[in-house]
Amino acid sequence: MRVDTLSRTFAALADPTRRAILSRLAQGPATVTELAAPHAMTLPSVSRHLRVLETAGLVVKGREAQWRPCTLAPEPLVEADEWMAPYRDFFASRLPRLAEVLRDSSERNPT
Amino acid sequence: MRVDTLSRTFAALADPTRRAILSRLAQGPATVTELAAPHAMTLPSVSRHLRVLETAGLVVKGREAQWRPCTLAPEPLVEADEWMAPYRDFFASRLPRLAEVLRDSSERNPT
DNA sequence: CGAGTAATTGCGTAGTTTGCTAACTATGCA
DNA sequence: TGCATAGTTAGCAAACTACGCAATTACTCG
Repeated sequence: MRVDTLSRTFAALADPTRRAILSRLAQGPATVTELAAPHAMTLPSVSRHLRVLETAGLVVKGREAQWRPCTLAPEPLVEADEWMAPYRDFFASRLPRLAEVLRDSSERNPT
Repeated sequence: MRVDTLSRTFAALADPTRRAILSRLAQGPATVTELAAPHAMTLPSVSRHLRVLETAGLVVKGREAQWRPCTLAPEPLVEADEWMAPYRDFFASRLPRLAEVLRDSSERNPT
């Protein structure tokens, strides 16, 4: 079983349904049923996806009567973003050169 | 089986060994054996991790005699970064407010 | 209490991932 | 040709993942 936060975060993001849930939650809290609605999937399945997100710390579930309003939690995404930052710099410095290479090669071998 | 690029990218990132390989490659190309050295794992296992990274498009393997010099490939990480960007904005605008909420709640319910 | 809504849990199935060892391919060099 | 190095493939077991259906919990309201 994976223990470190970063691995759990990325694993949680490695699913289209879960990413869709997160982007929905970025617009505000929602209940499980609301989150499930757009997906061609049973409620239990969505509930489990939510549990993965919750375990990863990406979602926090509240309790209001029989509803569990879900909220987006920033920390793990911030951490993932921080992990990516050095690569962003890396690309920023190399991308112009890459563009140059692509331009040169397209001159020799036009698309 | 997952098909979309983003899912494959995040799945590839969801492993400490693979992330370590990427950060090593950010400093320049390396052979499979060189990449395997720091890890308490057999060479075949590392080779498989590399295949995951290659399938995700994060690593490109060359061919020089009996060596396969591996290079970091930017595109999938750029795409992952682009997926994250809106959340980055989201947090930037909400983090101060979140801090405020946390401060208020700690006044009512001190830790 | 009983009916209805919201959500989770149990269980079975199918497929994937990860690690190992052993065997194999490919290349270089004497 | 024969040996050493670099790396992959095959085969296996254990663990994990994703899904559906059925049952269960938790709560509201009449």
